[in-house]
Amino acid sequence: MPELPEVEVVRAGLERHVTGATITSVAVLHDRPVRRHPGGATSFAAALTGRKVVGTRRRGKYLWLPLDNSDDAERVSGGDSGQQAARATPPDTLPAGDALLVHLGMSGQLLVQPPHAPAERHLRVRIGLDRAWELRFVDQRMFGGLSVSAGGADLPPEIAHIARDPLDPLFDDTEFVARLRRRTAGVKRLLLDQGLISGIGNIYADEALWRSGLHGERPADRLTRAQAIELLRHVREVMVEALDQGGTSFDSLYVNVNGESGYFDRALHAYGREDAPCDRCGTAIRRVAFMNRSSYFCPRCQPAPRRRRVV
DNA sequence: CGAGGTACCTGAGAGC
DNA sequence: TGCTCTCAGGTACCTC
Repeated sequence: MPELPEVEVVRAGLERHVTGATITSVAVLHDRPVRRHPGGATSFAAALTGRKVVGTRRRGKYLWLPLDNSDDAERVSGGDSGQQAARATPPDTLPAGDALLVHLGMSGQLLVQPPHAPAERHLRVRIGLDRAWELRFVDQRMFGGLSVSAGGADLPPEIAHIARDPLDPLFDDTEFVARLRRRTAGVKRLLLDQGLISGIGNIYADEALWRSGLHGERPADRLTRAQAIELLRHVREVMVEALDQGGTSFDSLYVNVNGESGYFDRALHAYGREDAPCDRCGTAIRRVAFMNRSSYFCPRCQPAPRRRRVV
């Protein structure tokens, strides 16, 4: 389940192995992963073929590969008439470059493989490159997906609503703390709100809350400023630790997001530890249902909030 | 606008 | 053995 650190490890791997490569072929083996691309698989393949990958970018759990603006390639538009839109663009306003936008969802992987390597069980999209390897999108559950974003090189408009992530140098701590403390929802729900802060998933939310001694259902507007700042600090701490562990196992061509990333080896204090003793106080970790998933917490270190008084 | 709920999707594993 | 059920969860979309 890739969260920010895993996606960043993938981005770094792609930066090394894919930047500068030209896409020579695209094979979409399942429609669902390209469902967000207007025009579907055929349009997706046409929009990519012949384009050159000129970089790698990430915001939260999204990553995108800016493409060159080669005139040979079919220009992408927001709608279904790409060529007309391209010609309608005034010549003095060169459109921002397009980008291949990627979300790994729950089980997505981007692999760099030799073309002759056997197909993975859940191989969905193959992207041939003018290299000794190709890019593969493998995704069992297909919550993830790929699309070509028109003019999305700098920031794809499809993800304009996604907030900056806490490792972004332009992330505004003060603004985040203020916005968080204006909300009445439980603090875990808000950590998972990608429009408020991006990159955090269920696992890192639980870990950051455990480190902060905060229960996930604590209303955000009941946090002190100091508590909110401390929570943000712990979010960053958990992510950086994960990044440090994941970053070392990616020397090979194999760019992975599950297993080898060190993700599951990492010492987790709360997530997945139901009934195990809390590493701080020894109390049994509890699991409760939350938003169609699970929350893990120490009932002693992270006491449940009292019910808000009905006014 | 915010809060909170649900559909989407597949396969592993449990229980019978 | 084979069936059914539950669970994993990020995001878009829905209602209130």
